[in-house]
Parts: sequence; C-alpha cells; structure tokens
Amino acid sequence: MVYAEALCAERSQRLTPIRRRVLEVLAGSHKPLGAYEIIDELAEGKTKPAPITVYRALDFLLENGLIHRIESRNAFIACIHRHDFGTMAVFLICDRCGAVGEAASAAVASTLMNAANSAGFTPKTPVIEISGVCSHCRSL
Amino acid sequence: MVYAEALCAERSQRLTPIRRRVLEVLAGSHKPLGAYEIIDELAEGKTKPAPITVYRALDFLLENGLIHRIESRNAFIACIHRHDFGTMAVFLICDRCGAVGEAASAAVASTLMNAANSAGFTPKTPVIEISGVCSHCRSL
DNA sequence: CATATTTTTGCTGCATCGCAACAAAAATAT
DNA sequence: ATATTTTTGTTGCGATGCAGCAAAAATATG
Repeated sequence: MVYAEALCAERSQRLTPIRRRVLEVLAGSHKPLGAYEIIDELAEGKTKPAPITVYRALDFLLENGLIHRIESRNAFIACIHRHDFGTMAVFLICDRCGAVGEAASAAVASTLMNAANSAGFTPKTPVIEISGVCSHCRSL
Repeated sequence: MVYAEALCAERSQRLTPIRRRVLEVLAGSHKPLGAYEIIDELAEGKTKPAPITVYRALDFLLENGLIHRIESRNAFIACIHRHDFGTMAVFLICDRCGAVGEAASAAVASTLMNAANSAGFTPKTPVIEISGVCSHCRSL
C-alpha cells in the first residue's frame, strides 16, 4: 500500500479513493476476486459502485503492475512482488481452497524466453498459471 | 482428424458429428476461435446450433486433449501435438495477426515443475500463454 | 429382439463478465 | 479565472458460459 502510493507518486499517477479501495480489497483477500465480488466487498454499508467503475480501477492497477489478472479464473489478485528485474510471475492456483501463490522465477523466465525466441517470437506479456493442489490442502 | 478418431476409439469415446464438426472448424482455422465464432462457422447453410451445444462439444474435446483453451482470449484452438510425454504446451499469441503458435518444450516443463514443487505445489494443468509479435508480422 | 440404462443432444432460460458512449465532476495546467 | 485533461457516474448492452429439464440416440442386458 505504501509501495503503491510511492510508485504512483513517482509516475504522477493518481491513486484515487476508488482505486485505493479496490487495491485494498484485493490485498486483503487470500484468493483472487472477480470484478463483481469486488463490487460486493465495496458495497458494505455504502452504495454499490457500477461494474464499469471497478473495471476502470482494475485497468489502472493492472497498467501500473499493482495487481495481476488470473485469466483462467476471470479474477484479480494484488501483486506481492516487484517485477523490476527479469523475473516472471508464476501463479500456483489451488483447486481446493482457491488460494493463489505467486512465485517469481528467473529460471522460468529465461527458459520461456529461449523457447519463444527460438520460434522467432518477440514476447511481451507472459501468462503462466498452474492449477493444482497447494501444500496445505495436500496435507489434509 | 485421423488421430482424433483413433484416440476416441481407443478410449471408447464417441466422436459424434457435432464434436467432429467443431474439431474440424478449429483445425481449419489458423487462429483461435471463440465459441460464438464456431457457432457462426457451423451455421453455414444449416441451422445455427445453440451455444450450449458447442460448449458441450468443446468440453469433450478439451477433456480428450484434442483442443486447447486460450484463457487470455476466451478462445479455442485445435491441438497440433500429442502431449504423451512430459512436454508442456507453450502458446505464442501474435498481437497483430492473432495467430497462435504451439511450442512444446521439455525444458520449460521441467523448470516450471521445479518452481512449482519447490513451493510445495502439486501441479495439474499448466497454462502458458505469451503475447507478442510473431516472426512473420515482425518482418512486415 | 425387446427393454433398461447410459450417453448425447435440443431447448429455454439465465447468470456472469466486460465494456461502449455520453455527460458530469474533479483535478491540473495556462 | 479559464481552458484542458483526467476521472467518475449513469445507462445500456454485447459477449461469454452454463444450469435444468426433456427428447433422442447409442449401448448394455436379460
């Protein structure tokens, strides 16, 4: 949160109340949330924001790398790393509890880049999502 | 197509007319197709199938590994490999022409498995999608 | 072969996801 | 103080995806 403020200030991007609240909701969740789940969270007591309002906040947060989109779930999670380096986010999605772990791996990044480049492909945004069972659920 | 028949026969799975046609449409496309695009393709001359009909056929094809789902595009493509071995499908998605290349890489598979396992995670279905520019579009 | 059982399809309807288009408001620049 | 850019609110709608039930087809069983 402090990091988000600093990053936005540095880039002259505005972390407005809505954007901040969406980020807070995501940061406070241990699992990815759909856009409409975020709406419900924000609706506590106050008036319920329109979907487009939340989607715009999500767009902003995505563009600034503060959250990730989990494509296979149509959901979003707060980013827990700083992707400054050549690392690449790998999402480990538990089928049982729904929790998502974010592993940053430079090794994965380099092999993937190799595979892409050897196919003459110039990569931009990689999506790596692995479904499975997390260590906690496995031990139950 | 011959392979699909053989595989279904071996597994006592039924490659019914609808399933076959959906697979044919996908196999005949150089880019991933959304479910409703498939419906439009199938509607040529004949009556247009209901969405659920196509979704069910897609489910069948997915379960039997004959097609892949491109999560970041909400679309489907025919599988061009046989994922018998420990290989892992990496999709290279061109932002310009929309074409999708499927690269099977054992190196990527092993590094990803390492990363997942070291986090105590037991992987099932990995999704690896890389957006970028393909070699053809790059040279334009 | 006739019947029972499983699998597949058709149909109606609907929940969810995601955003376009325009106007109003707020922040920023001149 | 005014003009310009950015953000938010509102309405509405297109795209995606599937549930639930009934009919039809394929398969198994006596």
